[in-house]
Amino acid sequence: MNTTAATQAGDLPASEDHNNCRALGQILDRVGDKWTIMVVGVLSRGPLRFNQMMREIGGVSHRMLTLTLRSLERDGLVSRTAYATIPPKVEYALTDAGRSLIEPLRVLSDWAIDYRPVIEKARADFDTRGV
Amino acid sequence: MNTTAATQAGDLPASEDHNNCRALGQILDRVGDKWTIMVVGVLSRGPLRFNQMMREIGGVSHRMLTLTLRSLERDGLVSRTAYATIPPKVEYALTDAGRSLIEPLRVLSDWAIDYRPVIEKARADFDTRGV
DNA sequence: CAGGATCCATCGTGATACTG
DNA sequence: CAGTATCACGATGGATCCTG
Repeated sequence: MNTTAATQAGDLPASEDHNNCRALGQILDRVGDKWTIMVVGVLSRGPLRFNQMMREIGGVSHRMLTLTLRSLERDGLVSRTAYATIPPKVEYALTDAGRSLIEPLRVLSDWAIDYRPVIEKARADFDTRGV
Repeated sequence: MNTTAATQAGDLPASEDHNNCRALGQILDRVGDKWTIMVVGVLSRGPLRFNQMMREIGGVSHRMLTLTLRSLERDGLVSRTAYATIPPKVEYALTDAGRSLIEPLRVLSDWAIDYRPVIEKARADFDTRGV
């Protein structure tokens, strides 16, 4: 992922479009991640505790959920609230910034739902032709 | 991925959402890829040849561009037109499906541009607190 | 010029075990 | 229950060389 600072610094001042593409690329590398989407998805319905989330999402490993949540927390998209009780209880919730991501994601979601059949057909066709 | 309880309460509350999340996750794994975004971005301005694209995007390796384009072609989002001339000439362009992706991507792009400062600040704060 | 094939370093990922 | 640390493996990306 490290595009190396060298690339960034010495790079040509292309069009503005390019900067946008870059920005989008970087942000989307975090936000467009599979588990990130899932997490935002389930949290959009309300706060959840760690293991609840793990069960809800399904298929995510303990480790990846931890990493994803930490990353989201770092980016200020998810808040983490720990209660020093026994047993410990930690609640995760979307922040305002996190909630603002729901809409764009829903747009993309709609697209995905609309075009999934199209894509799957194209894929099948392609593979058939390929054979 | 309904923000609020938009879906009927008594009706498969989680499963539907989950299928959508899954669908979105899968599609986005391809479409949300860094180079995919870049390619759609540059192609949104018009057809391009292979090496042109490589120069335009910048920082993408020969290999990754090939793989990305193949994947996009397979999914029916990009068309590939080869001219049997010498030297060979191959033009890539967005298909209708590919063009339909521009809008959703732009929405996300706008979000990324809006929130990049916020995210970067949150990140800095987080790191500072962490130290 | 387009792009396939190969080699190799790296990183993400899951499984497991351990602490508060 | 929540979270961290370690390890081992497979996937991924980059560089390079080669062909039509």
